Parts: sequence; structure tokens; C-alpha cells
Amino acid sequence: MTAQRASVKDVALLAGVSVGTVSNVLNRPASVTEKTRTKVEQAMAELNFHRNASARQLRAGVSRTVGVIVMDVGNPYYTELARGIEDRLANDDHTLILCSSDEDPHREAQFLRLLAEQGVRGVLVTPIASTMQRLGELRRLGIPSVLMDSLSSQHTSVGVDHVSGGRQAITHLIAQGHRRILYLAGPTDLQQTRHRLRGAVEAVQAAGLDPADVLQVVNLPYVTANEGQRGLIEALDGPGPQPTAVFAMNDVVALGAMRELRVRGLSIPGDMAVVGYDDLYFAAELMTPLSSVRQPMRQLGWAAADLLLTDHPHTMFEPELIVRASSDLRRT
Amino acid sequence: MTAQRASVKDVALLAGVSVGTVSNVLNRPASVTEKTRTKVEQAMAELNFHRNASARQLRAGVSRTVGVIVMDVGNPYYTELARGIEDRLANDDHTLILCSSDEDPHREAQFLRLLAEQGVRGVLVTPIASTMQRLGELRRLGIPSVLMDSLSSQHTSVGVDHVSGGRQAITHLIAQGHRRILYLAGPTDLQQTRHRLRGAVEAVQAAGLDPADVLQVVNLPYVTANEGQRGLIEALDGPGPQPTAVFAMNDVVALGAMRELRVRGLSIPGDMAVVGYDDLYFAAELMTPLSSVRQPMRQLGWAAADLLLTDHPHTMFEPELIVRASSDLRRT
DNA sequence: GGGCGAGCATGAATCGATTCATCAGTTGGG
DNA sequence: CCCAACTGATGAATCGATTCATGCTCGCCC
Repeated sequence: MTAQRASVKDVALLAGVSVGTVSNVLNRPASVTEKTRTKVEQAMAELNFHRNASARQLRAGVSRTVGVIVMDVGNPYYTELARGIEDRLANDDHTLILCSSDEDPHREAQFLRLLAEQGVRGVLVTPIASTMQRLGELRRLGIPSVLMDSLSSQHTSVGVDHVSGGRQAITHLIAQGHRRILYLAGPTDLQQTRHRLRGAVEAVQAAGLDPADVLQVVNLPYVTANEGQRGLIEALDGPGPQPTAVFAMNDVVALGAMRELRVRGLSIPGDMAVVGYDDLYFAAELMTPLSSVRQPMRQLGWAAADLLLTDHPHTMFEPELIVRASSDLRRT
Repeated sequence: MTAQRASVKDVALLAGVSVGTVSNVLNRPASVTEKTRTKVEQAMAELNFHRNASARQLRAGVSRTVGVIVMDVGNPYYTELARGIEDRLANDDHTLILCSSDEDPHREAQFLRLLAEQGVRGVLVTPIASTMQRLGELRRLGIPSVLMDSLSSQHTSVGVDHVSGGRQAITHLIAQGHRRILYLAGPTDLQQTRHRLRGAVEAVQAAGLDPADVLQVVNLPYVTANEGQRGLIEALDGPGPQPTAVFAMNDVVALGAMRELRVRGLSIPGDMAVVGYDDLYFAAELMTPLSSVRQPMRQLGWAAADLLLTDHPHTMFEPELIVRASSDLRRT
């Protein structure tokens, strides 16, 4: 029933030993006699002792928390990533401070300042445009960082091969006979957008076709359902040949596109095939199950945390196309 | 270009003042001359000074981080909650340590120990069966806690009125003419399950009907799409009168149920109306837009954090039924 | 029995920010 | 011209865990 927190001193007093011994029980149990150890452990239990992480970290100079900044915690895609990180950290008794930048440089800067003050062991970030410079400042403070879901030769990073993802999606659509494909892309300053386009171009060329004929790109400022719908309208109502397939930046964008297709009474995949990205958990549950490129987010997070804690270098993962009815006539 | 972290001592040295003065600049700027203040601030900028949160907390005895334990970070419903918490904490320069219990008592215990060691300012929890006792231990360490999404007279808590949510859903379905309603519920040891049932019963009674005739309950061990589908199969293939409407524990369960309805070629809402819970962001985007009870998760999180930081007592929120095509013939 | 080394326990010093009693310097009034 | 009053700066002490040079004890061997 002690109202206050017990310290090593209290434990030492109760056990009748010195504070150094208590610390030894905690950190070098082998160097303490069986007898004293049990005595100390009893005292700790009796006082409900929890070591003070602040004091520990102040002395040791190294923290047991890791900062994570993702673009949007609301997106299941990123929480899956966070989950992978957490799993890895738990193995080493570390915790995770999770922040959501909302793609807002100001928010990101504020979080990085807080993390620096916390003296975190390291920072894991899904980068936005302004990120790199600020990470340099952290580095100068001795705080390492890892980029996630984005590759950089300047910086330790883990990522998924978006070129491969784009290639797989478009190869599949071409194999299904499509010769005019709409890419509902994100902003061009996102590496993901560019890499997937490159993969798409490669797939078209590999089939002996001309990318300029086959691919039509619409860049959306935000990757939301409404934008996806708007982008599709823009493409369908515009001049030029009509696409017969859509490759969407993610499943939410695909959702918006499919909504517009229904509005127009177009069948999926008969009139228009659709392939999404991320394979969110509801993709298979839609009226027309959605083909989607699955990314190993949990492994990615695991790898990012592992890279920080142990310096094991594994950096690039392969995505995998999951084919469902939305792009495969035989399945409908 | 100093490789190491600068401390107040370094700043004091460079600015030619004492450490006490530096601390005053940081914490009581009014009590320092304009001239010395700018001198110190320049030194801080030059050294890229960040105050060490560990030392600060060790001395002050109070932390600027808050622990949050939710049942599943993978569920958008909980991340929205976390987002609300984060928004409130950011106002007071606090950060959030987010943990996912996965409904596993062992994981939860481990996280609570870590949070105790961190000396967090407080803990916000979506409780599972084993939670309450452990929170008592924290309390004895002087760490306050707030229950979220669950009400308790024993404990400070914020919650949504699940009785009201259940009542709204069933009142709506009865108004649509349904007289045999299947409640695809969660485990009975979840407060949410029980409260929504109570609301459902009240709605039936308010309509002058007998709950035993109208309501059929299937308890699912897990609230997943597959379980939702299985629960519906169990109900449809079982003896007794067939339901004409389904009230699902959440939107994911509703998704599974709708999948089975499609398999059987039953129309929604013609043959079977469906109402979900949580109003997840894809609910409106499904082929048959899903009616769902919306919960103000972000506000709930905000309120929980506010309760911790300021002791403003606001505890209960109202959910709101969003009617869409899945339960309303006129909208199809 | 004396000497020696191994095995344990000790406690002062340390990390960095904060606090507060104390001191130095300035001003104004008598 | 002196003292009181006040403003602003000072630096030693503090928080709790860890470390390491030091000291103590015991057992063993010559």
C-alpha cells in the first residue's frame, strides 16, 4: 500500500543491501549470490518496484523507445506497418511512439522535435517531401533513422519494389487482352507513383507494345475514393480512345472508380477491369472482389525495426498481385 | 557541427552565463533580461540544443507521454480513436505511446509494465476482461487511467451509449416493417454486446412487440467477416422462422453476412435488410451502401485525453444511425 | 598459521535539467 | 552618502539507476 513509487534505494534499505547490489540483481544477476538475490527480489516484489526509465536512460544515454512517423494512421495500410514494427520491438523490450504526419511538414517537424527531446533510440519514417533535411539534423544529434516504403541510396531504407508491383499489375491486364489502360496515379512527387509507372511501362514494352498507346495517366492530388471517382470521370469524358481497364494507386481509389462504373451501368470486369493496390482487408469482400497488389507491410515494418536495432541489412520486398473477379472474366 | 548532444552546461558555457540562467530562459523567460535571453537563445541555436526529456522528467517527476492500449490497432475504428487522443495531446505538447493488446492479457500486462517504467502521465485503455485489476496496481504507483469505449462506475471512463445505438438500429428496422431480426453479436463478455442487446430489447418493447418473438441472437467468438458469414449461415439454416433483417456487431461482420446473402441470391434490402456498426469509411462505398451506426471515435479519444489532462468531466457520447440502401427499400 | 586470490558487496560519482537560497549590482529615498 | 529594496544571475543540491574502483570475507594451499 505504499502510495509512492519505490526506488532502488528503498529496495536496498528493505533488503539490507547497497544500491549497487540491487542494480546488480537487475542487470548482472550472475554476479550476485543466490541468497542475496532472492532477498532483493522479495523486497522488490513487496514494494511493487518498477525501475524508473528516465533515470535509467539519463545514465545510460540510450533509450528504449523508437519513434515512428507515418503519413496517416487512419490508413490500415500504415497500421499494419506499425504492427510489424511493434512486433519486432517487443522482442527487445522496446516501445513505439507513433505519430501521424498527415503529410504536413509542420506536424512532422513538431514530432521530430519531440522525438529528439525524448532521446529516442531511432526514428522510422514514411517520408514526405520535406523529410530528408530534418533527418539530417537528427543524425547530427546522434539519432539514426530508417526510411520506410521508399528507397534511397543516401539513406538506410526498407521498401517494397513498386516497379515490380506496377509491372505485375499491367502484365496481368495485358494478358487479359487489354490494350488501353488508365493509371489512376497519386501525386508525382511520391516515389510510389513514379516507380509503379516505370513498372507499367516496362510491362507494356515487354509485350512489344507502345506505352504511349497503351497507358493513360491521371494524377490525383489525393488518393481518396472521391478523387478516384473524379479521375475516372475525367478520363471517360475526355477525348481519345476509351480505356478498358483501370490500375488504381490504391484500393480506396479503386473503390471510387468502381462506384462511378456502377453509376454508368458498366460491368466489372466485362466493360472495365479494375486492379487496385495494397490489398486492404475488404478488397475480397466487395460485390466484385477486387484484384490488388498485396504488399508485405508487416514484414516491412519488422524489417525496418530490425534494421534499426541490429543493422541486419535486408531492404527490399516483393509485392504480389492477387487476382480476383474485378479483372478476370473467368472468375465472374 | 558538434557531433554530440549539447546540454544546458554547454549552452551556459558558450553564452557566458550559469546553467540556472539557461534553465530560466527555458522555463521562466520573464525573469531574464532581454539581453541575456537573446544571448542564450543564440547559443542554443548555434549548438542545436534540445533539452533532454529524461533528465527533465527525472527531476520534475512528471512525464509528457501518455500510454494508450487498444484492442487492435489494425482496426480503423481504434486508429480513429487514437487519432483523437493524439490531437488532444498535441495541444499540450504530449506524445502518445500506442500499444495493441490483441485482447491478449499477457501482452496487455507486458505493456502496462513498460508504461509504468516509462512513468507515463497516464494510461488510456479499451478494457478487456483482465484489465481492471492491473489498473489498480498502476493507480497505487500514482498513474491515473481512463477507460475508453466502456463505462464503469468504479473508474473514470468515456464511452459511447451502446444502448442507444442498439435502440436506434432496431427502431429503424421495425419502422421498415421487420418483425424477425437477427442480431449477429460479439462475445457476451464484451460490454458492447450486452448494451446493444439491451437497446434492441427496449426498441422492440417500445413498439409493443415481444422481444422473444422478434429478436434472434447469435454470439460470434470473433467479430470478423468469416464469422459473420458463418453466423448468418447458422441462423438461416437453423429451425424456426427466418429473419428478414440482420443487425451486425460491426461493419466487418456485416460484410461477411452480405457475402453470404449474395451467395444465396438474396437481395439487399428486399429479401434481407442489413445494418452494421461503426460506419467504417468503406460502408458507403459498397455495392449496396451499408446502413451503420456511426460512433464519434475521434471525439471520444479527444475526450479521454482531455479527461486525463484536465479532469473536465464529459463521459458519454451519442451514436448516430446512418441509413443507407442496405436497410431502406426506397433508396434502392 | 600466514598469505593469497577469487568472489561479492559497497557506495561515491555520474548523467542533464531544475530549483531555490544566496549573492551581486542597481536604483531611489531619506 | 548610506542603506533599503528590488532585480537578475548564480551554483550547489536534487531526482533514480548505473558503474567501477575499492574493500571485505572466505577458503585454500604452502
